Amino acid sequence: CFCSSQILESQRAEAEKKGQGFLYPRTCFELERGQVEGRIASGEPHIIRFLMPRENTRFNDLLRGEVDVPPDALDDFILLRSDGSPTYHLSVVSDDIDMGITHVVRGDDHLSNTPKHIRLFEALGAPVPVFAHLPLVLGEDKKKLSKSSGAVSVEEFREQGILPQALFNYLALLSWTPQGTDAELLSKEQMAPLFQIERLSASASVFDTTKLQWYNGRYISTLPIQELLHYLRPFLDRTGVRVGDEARLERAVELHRTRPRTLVELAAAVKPYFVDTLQYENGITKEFAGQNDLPSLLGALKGKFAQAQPWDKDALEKALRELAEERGVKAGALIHPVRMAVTASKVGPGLFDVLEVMGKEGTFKHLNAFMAALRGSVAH
RNA sequence: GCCGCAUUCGUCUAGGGGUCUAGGACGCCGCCCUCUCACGGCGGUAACAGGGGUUCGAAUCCCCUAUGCGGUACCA
Repeated sequence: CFCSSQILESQRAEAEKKGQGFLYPRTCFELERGQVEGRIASGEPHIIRFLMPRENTRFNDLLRGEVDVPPDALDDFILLRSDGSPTYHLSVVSDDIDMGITHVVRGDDHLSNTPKHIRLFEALGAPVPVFAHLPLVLGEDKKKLSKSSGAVSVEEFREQGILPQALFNYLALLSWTPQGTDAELLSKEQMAPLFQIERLSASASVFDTTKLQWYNGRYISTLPIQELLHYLRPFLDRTGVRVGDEARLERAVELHRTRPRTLVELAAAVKPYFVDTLQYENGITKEFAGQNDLPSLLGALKGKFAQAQPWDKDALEKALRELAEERGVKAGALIHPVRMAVTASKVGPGLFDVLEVMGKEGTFKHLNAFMAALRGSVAH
C-alpha cells in the first residue's frame, strides 16, 4: 500500500464527520502487479497490509463462550511498516506459531484484537490456539489500575510489608473462586488442583486494599514463625532495630502477630523490646500527666518488680495486683500506664506477657524513662 | 459514530429455571471474652442496573435501554 497516512487520515475524518465507520478503501489493492513492482523498485515508501476477509469471525473464548465479530471494525491492518519493521499483530502471531503456543491467555483489552490474530494464524497455515481473555483489575476509582490509583507492582506491595502469600491469595480470588468451598485462605498448593479457568468470572473487579490487608494480617498471624521472621527482617533493619536476642524476638513476634496488618506494623510493635528509648508524646500528655499519684505508684511498683522471683508473668501479675490492693486502686490504674511506659502504646498484648518477654532490664529501663518523661511533662 | 465485552450487598463473590423470604468473605455496627487492643465466638447492616418478553415459575433464558470498559493507530 502506497497511500500516505495524511490522505487516509483525512478520509477517516471525513467518514467520521458523516458518522460512519472507516475502513481502508483498498485503493492500492486494485493496482496492477507490474505497476506495484515498479513503484517499489523506484523506492516509493510503502507498507504491507493484511487483506481482512469481509465476513464474520467467530471464535470460542474459554471465559466468554462464542464470540462473533462482524467485519465492520476489522480493517486491513498493517503487517509491515514503511521502514520494514513488523507491527505488534504480526509479531505476536509469528511468535506464537514459532513457539508452538496452544493457549493464549491475556487481558480483556485484547479481545478486540483476537479476530485479526485468528485470521493471521489461518493465513499463515498455522493451527489457531485456544483463547481466554481475563477480566481487568480496576483501581478503587473503578478505572484501569494505574500509578495514580495505587500500588501496581509487586515491589511496591513488598515495600508496604505485604507478604507474597497474602498478595497471591488475594489476587487469585479476584474473578475466581474454587468450586465447592467457601474457604478464603488458600495457599498456592491448595489452589492448584482446584483451579479451572472456566470458573473465572468475565467481569472486571475492583482492587480493595483493605481486604488485601486482612489477608496479610491472617498470614502474619499464622505463618510458621521462622518463615515470618525471614520476611520481617528487612523491616526490622529499616526501623533501626538491632536484634541482640533471637529467642526474645521470636517470643515478641508470637505475642504481637495477631494485630498488625503489615510487616511495617509488626516491626514497629516489636521495636520496644530492642531499643533503649521510646517516644511517648501523646501517651504522656493526654492520659497520665494529670494523675498525681502515678509517680509514687510506679516507684512502688518498681520496688515490687525488683523482688519478683522468677521474672515471669505470674510473679509480675501477683506483684502488681498486691500493690494495687495495698494502695486501694484498680489494677488497671497500674496496668495501663505501665503498658504505655514499656511499649509507648495504649494497646497491645496482655501486659504481663509483654513484661516477661521484655525482661527485667528492658522493663526497668523503659519504666525509668517514662517516669522521667512524666516529671518533665508535669513541670511544664 | 461503528464493533465487542461486562452489569448480584460499599468491595470480592456464590448462584448456571423452582431448594433464593438470594449464601459466604472484607468493611461497618452490637454483644461475649477481657487490664487495653487484636484474635476468637455470636448476632446485625447491605445487592439481583431499568424495562419488556419466554415460562406454571427467572438473579438464572431472549430482546431493548442505561452505564462502565476495550477496540476502531505505520502503540503494544
